[in-house]
Amino acid sequence: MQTADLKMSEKEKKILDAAIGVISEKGFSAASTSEIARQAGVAEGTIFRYFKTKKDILRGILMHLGNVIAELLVVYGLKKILFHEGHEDLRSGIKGVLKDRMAMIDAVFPMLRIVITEAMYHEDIRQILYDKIISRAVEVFAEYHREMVDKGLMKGEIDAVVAGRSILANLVLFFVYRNLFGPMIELDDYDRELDQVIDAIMHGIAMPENCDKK
Amino acid sequence: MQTADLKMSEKEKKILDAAIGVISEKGFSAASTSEIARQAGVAEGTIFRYFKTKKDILRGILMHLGNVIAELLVVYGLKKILFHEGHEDLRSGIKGVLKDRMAMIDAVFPMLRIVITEAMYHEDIRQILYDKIISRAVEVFAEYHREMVDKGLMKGEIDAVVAGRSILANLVLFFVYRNLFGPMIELDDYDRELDQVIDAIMHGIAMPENCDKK
DNA sequence: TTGTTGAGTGAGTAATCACTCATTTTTTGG
DNA sequence: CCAAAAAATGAGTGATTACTCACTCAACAA
Repeated sequence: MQTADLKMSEKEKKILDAAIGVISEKGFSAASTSEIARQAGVAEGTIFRYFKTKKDILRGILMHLGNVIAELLVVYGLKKILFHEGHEDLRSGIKGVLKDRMAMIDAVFPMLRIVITEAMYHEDIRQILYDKIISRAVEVFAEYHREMVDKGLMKGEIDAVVAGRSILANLVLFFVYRNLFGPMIELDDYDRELDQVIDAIMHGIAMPENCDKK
Repeated sequence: MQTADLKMSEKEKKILDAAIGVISEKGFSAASTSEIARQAGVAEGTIFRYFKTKKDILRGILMHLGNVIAELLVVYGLKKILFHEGHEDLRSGIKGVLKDRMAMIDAVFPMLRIVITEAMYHEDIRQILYDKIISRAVEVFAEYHREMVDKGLMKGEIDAVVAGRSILANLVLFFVYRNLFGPMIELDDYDRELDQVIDAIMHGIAMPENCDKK
């Protein structure tokens, strides 16, 4: 995963990339500016020309994730997959999203890990995360949800937020289970498990009680 | 949330409680042993009589969560609620679990935050987490799942792991959304939203396509 | 009383931290 | 080609870190 913001010098990119690598490995507090500098191939002083404080590096990573990735991950990606790729029915739409998002998460995992960790501890980071990514994602999904409800493919009684969260939630835990706890579990076949996850998202884990609408 | 393991001196308990508080506030690396000592009301040297290194304090917290809380949180609680409290039908069973677990998560959130954060970065912590808590939770839920499938209340096609994960996933994101991002969102009515979450878990977010079994 | 023990202490230690700044190197404009 | 400006450097700074250890002192036994 490369950083590639527009107004950014070569050195700044190198520093940010190195920072993402080091911080994602050891956590923000345990990552030292000296190691980031070494990893980036610059002097320690150079870091502080581009980022006034260490915390500003973190903000830089957040902004980067917000600006570049969110655009790719949320707006462009979701819209394209949900609306324009010939997935008319809900199931293949969701399956497309999940598979695509799964690969995405893999690619941006270092950055995500940093942001998620820091968001758990600092309200200001949470606020940026919400403004830059979550609110936009909710917006896009709400549009999709409205459309699906109109088509009679999704339940109107369940709000967009809850529905979207259900998809995200299952996706995240699926990822965590496989990628973080994978080594200590004998894993099921990937596609089979993903199909079950989609079933759970779409139709739930309970037996359908009856067929007449309540 | 008090620590209360059996073989533990008064001082050790105080240190562990203080450590949970401080580490949960600032994260493991940013938490200093000097502050933990101050918070516990002991000398800094005393800490190292009970815990050889700072990382041993973390292990102490993990063990504490594993031994004392996991029993309460997962095994005892789940079994009681799922099997013995007159919730014969699936819906009220799940609702009971969710509400109960929600309050629990609130209570042990400081400890959970520490463990989750460190588990994201360290395989050894993840291994302990899996052995002490996750594997046990999976075991208990699998038993419940089998019973529910036999009764015709839960789908047999969806594995216990996927089903359990779906419940946990929705629960976790519901909690995160409300407790971490709550301040920056105008929140829906709690019970109404919880009902929707349960609906999503039980019957999914898609419209049921047809009524004949495939 | 005297001697022994061990929990508890807190000043001390070397290492490391984020950050600064005087200096050097590179780039730029005429 | 040169001087001015900008960028990059890395030794240096005070603060802080996890951890040590010589010590205190209350409790108990002889």
